Amino acid sequence: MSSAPFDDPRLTAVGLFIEAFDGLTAQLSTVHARHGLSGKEFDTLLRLARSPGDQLRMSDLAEQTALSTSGTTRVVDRLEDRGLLARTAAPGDRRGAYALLTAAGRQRLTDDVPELVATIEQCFTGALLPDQLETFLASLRRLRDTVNPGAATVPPANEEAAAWSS
Amino acid sequence: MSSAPFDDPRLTAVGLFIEAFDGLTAQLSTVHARHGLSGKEFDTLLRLARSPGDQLRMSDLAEQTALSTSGTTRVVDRLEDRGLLARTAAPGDRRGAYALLTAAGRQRLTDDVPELVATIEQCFTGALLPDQLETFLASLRRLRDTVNPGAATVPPANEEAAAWSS
DNA sequence: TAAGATTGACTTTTCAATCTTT
DNA sequence: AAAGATTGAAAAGTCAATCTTA
Repeated sequence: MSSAPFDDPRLTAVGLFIEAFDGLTAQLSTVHARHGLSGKEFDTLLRLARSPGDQLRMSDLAEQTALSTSGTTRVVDRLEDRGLLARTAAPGDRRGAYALLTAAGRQRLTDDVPELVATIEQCFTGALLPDQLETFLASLRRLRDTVNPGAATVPPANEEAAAWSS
Repeated sequence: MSSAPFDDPRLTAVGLFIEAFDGLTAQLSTVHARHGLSGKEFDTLLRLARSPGDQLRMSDLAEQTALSTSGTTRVVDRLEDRGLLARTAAPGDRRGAYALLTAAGRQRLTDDVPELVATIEQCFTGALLPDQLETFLASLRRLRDTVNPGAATVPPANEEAAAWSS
């Protein structure tokens, strides 16, 4: 006999989101583990690889990886110790530091990515029909924009809400 | 000049999933924090409230919360110290232990849930149109079932895959 | 004084080892 | 020996305080 407020479908919806996400990241972690990386470490290296000059300022890296600035310092410490990235000085501002992907770091990504993409295809993108996937990604984009502090304001989902907020 | 394999759309899809999820859980965490709970602690208490007799075996709790068994021991330790749940002996098997929701634990949920549901509505369920939401949840269910080790086998997403696996 | 980054202390989680009961 | 749970040691992350440069 569970009481009503604890069975609210919106709680169940969040629970589903969590289960799907945790399950996916658990699968992806096993791939990263084979290459000696955690998910955050991989994400850090990938962000660098996708940035101009293979580098990113520490504070930008923190924002992109959803880590605190001190958390970023620590991830970068570990990766620098292993030679997968290097710290360089920011030109024109001696306070700043950049993290720069090394050749070894790029190689690590090159080794990891093919297996990772195959796993993503199995567990995620290939588990939905192409149309379903596009719709799903569109909803994710909307949620991300709704939920991210810095994001531009997102228009309401329906006319009622539009009327209220006008 | 970013190289092709690192721009694979499947990597981007996962990145989007991560950003949306991290953003949502960050919002929900601020609600829980107002009630002195973490997300995992809330989840633990809610699972108990939704279980017959307001209790669950430690190992079942571990599975439901996606924590290791030792992680579960520790969360239950903290919540027991605060009087929000109690450990009880498993009848007929002296190895086992149950976690049982206390009145104080139930009250804590009762205080937290209304604010939480309001936030979920703002950031998640209310940010999508009803149809979009239903479709989104259906995809999440499919992903969860695909990705969860124990889940029943999920049929392939399309005919090609069906032909290959037959 | 503020911005950018790091450090110290602490919390939360996991892994491997252990203890008890079956 | 295996199942259920806990414990010690260590990893990874956060917050608040600090250091350096602007």
